[in-house]
Amino acid sequence: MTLLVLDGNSIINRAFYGIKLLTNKQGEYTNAIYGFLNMMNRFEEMCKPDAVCVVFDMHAPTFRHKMYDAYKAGRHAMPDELRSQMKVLKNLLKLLGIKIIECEGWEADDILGTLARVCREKGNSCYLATGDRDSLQLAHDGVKVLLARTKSTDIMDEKAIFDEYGVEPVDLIQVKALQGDSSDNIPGVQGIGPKTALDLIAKYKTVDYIYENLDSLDIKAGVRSKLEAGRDNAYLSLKLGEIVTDAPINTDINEYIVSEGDKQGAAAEFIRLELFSLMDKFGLDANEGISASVEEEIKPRVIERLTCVDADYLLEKIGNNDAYYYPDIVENEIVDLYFSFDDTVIVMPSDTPEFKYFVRNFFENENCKKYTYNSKFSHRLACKLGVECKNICGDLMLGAYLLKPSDNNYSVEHLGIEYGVRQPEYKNALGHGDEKVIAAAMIKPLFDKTNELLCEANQMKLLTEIELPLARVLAKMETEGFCVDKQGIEDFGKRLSGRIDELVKLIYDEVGYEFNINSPKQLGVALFEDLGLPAKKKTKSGYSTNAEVLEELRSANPVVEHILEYRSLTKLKSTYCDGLIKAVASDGRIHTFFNQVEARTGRISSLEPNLQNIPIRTELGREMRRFFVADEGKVLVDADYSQIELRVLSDLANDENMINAFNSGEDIHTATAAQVFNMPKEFVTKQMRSSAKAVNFGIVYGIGAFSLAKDIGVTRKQAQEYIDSYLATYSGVKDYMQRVIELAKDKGYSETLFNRRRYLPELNSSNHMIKAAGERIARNMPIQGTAADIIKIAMIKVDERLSRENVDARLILQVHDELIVESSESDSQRVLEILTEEMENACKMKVKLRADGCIGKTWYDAH
DNA sequence: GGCTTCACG
DNA sequence: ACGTACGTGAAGCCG
Repeated sequence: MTLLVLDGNSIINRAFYGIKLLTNKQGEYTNAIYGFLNMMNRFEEMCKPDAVCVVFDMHAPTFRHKMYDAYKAGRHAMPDELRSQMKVLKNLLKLLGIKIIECEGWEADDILGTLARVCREKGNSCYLATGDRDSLQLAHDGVKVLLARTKSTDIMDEKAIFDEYGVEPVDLIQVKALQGDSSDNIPGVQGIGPKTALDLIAKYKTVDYIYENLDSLDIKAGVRSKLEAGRDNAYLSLKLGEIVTDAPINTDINEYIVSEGDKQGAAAEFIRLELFSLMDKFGLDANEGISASVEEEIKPRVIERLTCVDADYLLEKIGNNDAYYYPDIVENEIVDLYFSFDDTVIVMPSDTPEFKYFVRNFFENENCKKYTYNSKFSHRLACKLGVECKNICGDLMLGAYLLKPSDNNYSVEHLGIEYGVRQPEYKNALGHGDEKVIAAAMIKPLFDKTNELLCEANQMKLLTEIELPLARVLAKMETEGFCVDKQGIEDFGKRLSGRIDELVKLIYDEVGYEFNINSPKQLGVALFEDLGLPAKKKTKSGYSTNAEVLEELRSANPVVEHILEYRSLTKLKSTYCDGLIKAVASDGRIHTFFNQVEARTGRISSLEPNLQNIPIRTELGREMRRFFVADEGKVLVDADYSQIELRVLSDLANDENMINAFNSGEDIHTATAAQVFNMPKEFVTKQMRSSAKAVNFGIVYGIGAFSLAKDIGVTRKQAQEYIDSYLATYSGVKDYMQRVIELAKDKGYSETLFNRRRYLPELNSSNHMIKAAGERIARNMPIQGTAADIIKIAMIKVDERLSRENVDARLILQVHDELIVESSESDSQRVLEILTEEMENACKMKVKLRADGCIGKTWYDAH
């Protein structure tokens, strides 16, 4: 038999400090529970135990001489965020059928030791899972320690321990007697550290032997005198350091065989905690938990699946009623539509001849209100068929995103768990359920829940007036695509390759051998070991070799310059040349995909490929934009907002000073410099303007003096003076920044002008760093988010104007504060007017919005 | 799959 | 005492 014993306090501490704070909707912390159970799972996989138990200490750390890792690291009490999770975890373990051992007056270590001893005596094998190296002394025969490190878990047996320390596990007690352990209040011998202690024990085995033969042993005089002075402490430490093995606990291994537990209770608890991913791992069914936690609905709904064989029948059945449907998507295209009715789901397959006929009639029927999931795909299909998908009134995915923008799984299955909607019962002829049928049947009940919550949160307008119409605009943009000069990119790539080859040769030559320059690890060794350059920064896994570090070493060795150039060229080659060529469709255009539910601030993101990060900051990179072109006979009309985030800030903060600066058309950075440095703007130098610009940026991001100092190359003190002086100038901003954090703490979220929310449990963290990060997010989100809202509105209005005025022009790309329209040459002037006008009038605020536009044949020329 | 680096706003 | 600005996506390395 195999027994797995977990050192509960040690493992939950590792979990708590190793995983960022997580909460459920009620704000209960869950990260330690999540981490603990995942680790427990991993341990079970590693040792396949027949029985499992978890040992906890019984007292608060302040009463004990030894405790958790966190305590050892110098923290004093268990933070509340962790304390609250202890009870919940213990209860959950019980529900999972796992026994807990707590024993008044005995430490977890003692209980571990006792179980280890009994297993050894009875010939059972035993794994002790802990993050604490103290337990290593127990490894012996069938007893092994699973040592949980931050990255991995190591199995420590006698051999592994001997390899690492050079002594047998039990000898670690002797080592500790000499070395001591301040966190354990084990004094050890004053002046003897880990190195000396290990050496001594490796040679002489025991403290006894050392003291009995102290005079005759080959020991340095200094060490010998320390040993002499510390004799009593050494023997005292020997006693303190040995783990007891006779705690009064049940040592029958059969007692700890994992029982059935309370599956329903456990499932309900996982759902309450929103730890859905763990349910699978513990073999729990989501439905079990829901029926236990939501009392309503005792009988499962039963669904029948029908395949549509007559399009007219289905059209008639839908008629002008509200339609709820779920699209099945394969490779970014709708394949089948699943229509849900009371107790049937009717499937309209795309591979039947009537499909297009059906879709045209269904989509174009504006009397029929449509409720669906991921409506952008419906609009894409409509574009493809040259029709419009009219009267979409709900999109479950978009609604769920507004309710919980920090989530990263909006699948119907997850939403069902999240909002307590039970899956209906359904089996097809093959005997297994069809998740699309189930999803379709769940759409309506899910809408009932999410719509109610959206109304409560005052977010219905945001959904119906911004996100829903935007989905249609995005679908059109994706369908349209951006024309590229594929040949041009290929030629550019070849030019880059030529230079890259030269650089590789140079670098190998300068370093003295060949290696993989793309490997930060190998590069680090080459630079900082073989060439002996000074290593400035470290990362988790070695030397940092990023551009900032290399930049400082530029003058130290010519190879650095070559590596920097190599880096920038290979980036251009692989990400942009190779990457973009792969993405050119058969129509010669690149059709990016916009993700409307990713960014937690409300921005949209672009992927496969990402067209929102095409180079511009360096001249060579900017060349890429020459290959983004307008089709024959067309031009690109491009406009971008001027300082939209700062303008938004001045409005949100109602800062008269800043608003006036903007409204009088001044250059904001120069105006800021003039005010901060207290001089007429004619006297503002380039340097001063650039510093002011950095401060303006910093303010938007939630500035710290350290980072600002680094960014503009002044002392930290000086940076702090800039900030203080800035906040004195723009006192409205100062007040606002304080207010917005208070408000976010109060409500639990930060929000934009258009009621977009971002929940911020971090604000209640006891970890200063996490809390500070939360405060920066609280300050930044309303600014970045409101700007995102505004450009979304502009996109909808621009799209509408372009249709209404019947110009030959279409929106093709958005890059956060920039919109690109492809237009016929003849309409381009009118289009430019429309574009800038709609962008500037997207939102009435105290401050005027400004958009600068330009026309060109390529993106390079138009921006 | 996590980490590092680097491209953009 | 510790680490250091907000938001993204892609490529390549490595365990």
